[in-house]
Amino acid sequence: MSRRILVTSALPYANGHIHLGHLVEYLQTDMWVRFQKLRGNECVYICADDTHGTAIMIRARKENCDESDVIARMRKSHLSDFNRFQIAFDEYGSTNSDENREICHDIWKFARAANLIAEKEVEQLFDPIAGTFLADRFVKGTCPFCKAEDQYGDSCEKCGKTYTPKDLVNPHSTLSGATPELRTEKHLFFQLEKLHGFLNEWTQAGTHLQPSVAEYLKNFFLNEPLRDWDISRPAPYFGFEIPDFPGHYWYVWYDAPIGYVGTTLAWCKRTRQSFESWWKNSDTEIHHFIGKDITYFHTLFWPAMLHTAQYTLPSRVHIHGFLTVDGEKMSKSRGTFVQASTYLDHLDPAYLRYYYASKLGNNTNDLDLNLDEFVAKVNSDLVGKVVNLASRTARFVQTCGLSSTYPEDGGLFAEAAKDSEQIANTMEDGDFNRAMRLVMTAADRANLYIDQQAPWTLVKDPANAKKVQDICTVGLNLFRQIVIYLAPVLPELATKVGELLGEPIHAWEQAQTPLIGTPVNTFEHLMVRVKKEQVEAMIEAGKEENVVPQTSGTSTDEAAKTTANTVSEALTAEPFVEERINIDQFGAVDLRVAEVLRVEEIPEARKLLKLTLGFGGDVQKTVFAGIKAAYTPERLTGRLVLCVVNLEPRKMKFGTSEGMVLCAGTGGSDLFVLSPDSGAKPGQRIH
RNA sequence: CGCGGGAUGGAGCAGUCCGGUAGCUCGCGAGGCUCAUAACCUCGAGGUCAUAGGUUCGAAUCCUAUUCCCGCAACCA
Repeated sequence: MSRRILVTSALPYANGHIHLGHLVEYLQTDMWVRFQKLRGNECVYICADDTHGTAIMIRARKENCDESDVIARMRKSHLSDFNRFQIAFDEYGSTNSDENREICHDIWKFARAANLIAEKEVEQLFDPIAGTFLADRFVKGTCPFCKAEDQYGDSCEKCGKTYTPKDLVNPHSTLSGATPELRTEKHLFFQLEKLHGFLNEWTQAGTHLQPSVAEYLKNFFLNEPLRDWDISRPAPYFGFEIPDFPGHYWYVWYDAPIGYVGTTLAWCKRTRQSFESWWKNSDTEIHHFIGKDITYFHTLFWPAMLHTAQYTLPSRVHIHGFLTVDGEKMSKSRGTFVQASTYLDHLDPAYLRYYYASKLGNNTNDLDLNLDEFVAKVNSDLVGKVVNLASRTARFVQTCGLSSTYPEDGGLFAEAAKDSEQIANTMEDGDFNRAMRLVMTAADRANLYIDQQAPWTLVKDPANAKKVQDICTVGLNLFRQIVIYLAPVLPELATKVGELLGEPIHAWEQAQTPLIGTPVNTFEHLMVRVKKEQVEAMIEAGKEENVVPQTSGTSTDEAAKTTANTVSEALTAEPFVEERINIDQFGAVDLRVAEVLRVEEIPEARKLLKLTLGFGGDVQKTVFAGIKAAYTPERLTGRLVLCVVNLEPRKMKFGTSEGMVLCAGTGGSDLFVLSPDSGAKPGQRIH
């Protein structure tokens, strides 16, 4: 019985390029969709660019063009990346489309009718120069709690406290530098609490969500009244204007998930399908693939909106973790923040498709791209095991083709045919790692068979011709089964093998019947080994592509120059601060030469050393410096260092720190204490 | 006590729900083969399953406590 399945991936934002992290999601979804199609299900894969919001508006302004130009450019880039990674959408739309507007209006009608929309006044910071309201991340200022400077509008990176932008001391707009004004505006709110009962049931019952996700929602959101969701933004805003609230626009997160529906509508129009049969039909399964960061929107607001507007609810929301590279967060300065196009400049997309598949499970764990393992896995599994099967047999049957009846093989083909359902089940569940392991076990059996039969020995005697043909017929059929099972992951390999053996691979069931009596085309390498150097080259390129001129005054020539030497690394990690200060502000910082009198180790402290600094005479200060990893007490004692002496004293776990010792470096063990030239005296001020 | 995930031979992971001889891939050592892209096959070394208690005939698995890592905390997948 064929199922009707609609699948989506989260919509990439039209303000950035696709990178390896995004691909965890798109590749996983694509493999799942291809699997469903191979199984004979009616399956459609929907995605779109997410185009609305402040960020796009700001970018268009900066580049002095229209939002539609930004969107069009990014769309082209996204489509190219997806295409080259063999991610095959049935429809790739845009949230900025007529169809999406239509659905937004439709769902809105229901929300209004259900009396779920409330109007409230909201205080928000307004940039009078840029003429726009400021989202939290566009405001910076001094943390109201710990007085750390240059913190974002929502939380302090230094002390970790959260607050609202209007709490900031000395706030300024990152757009224009202007001091924001506090303005009051009307906003519309979606009263989610009114659907609390429905959401309790929907999230906790059935298999809509992975158990850990359901648990998370229960403990974190559903155990208290659900907050109202602010879904409007006053002009100027790039998005759809709210029909019954002129001058206000839907917040980007309202129309983004609706993009799934709007894009389906566009696809239905193009292919003359019935829209109702996809989004107003309980027989249709809807599967969303998303990252864990947007769980909240897809498991609470989105079902609430669909429920209200009487659309089909998702059958399942598949939530995955993030990508780490060599165990750490992707990092621009380390070069591990690799864009899709950079990867493709150096490596075959099949490698990444397989590698991700071999690591993906039905869980929200982060997936680690271990670069050494990547090389080892691709080479030993794909080249050494799978492709090698064809490589070591095809040549022997180049002229005679496959045997006309399927030979005795000791039950090997039947065994792999029987694996079909188990592999299919693991793929259905999204446990691609298990599926890959099962497939590799089948490849091991096939390699062992060829080893034992040793056709290369038999072939020396022409009397064994038939026997050799039979052995290779078995070998190639076992190989073909494996490639069928791998087809969702490696579509290009499946196509090539279809051509090699004269029959296209198009259905999962083909693994049940051996190919016999067909000619075998000239064998060519189906996949080449990956070299460590290629991966290294990609990482190097990743470092360079992220060196961008940080200040508008930097000419491209200068930027290019700095990429050539090591200075760029430091500058990439920490670009020049754009904001200028005047001489008075600099003068406010009291820098002094100090002598390190004593250094005490604090055994319990992980990072801190306790320094006692002398400024001449009896004047001393105690400073806790986070340099334990880089310096031993012996190396510091007696040295002259530079110290900020008028810094607000800071209470720390082991005492109060009364100043700060100046260091260069990125932290940890990469730290270098600064010293004055010889002749300087403790207590001297630095100008 | 904010929430969640994790800790298993050198590396990455499975096994944990439903206790019963500790498994896979890579790497390492020895041998075999020479058809194959330094590929393939066989054998071997290497783990007190984070720690401490408890339940049990029996615990990686169940219970309790502790330690350490990582992610998230509501417009970065």
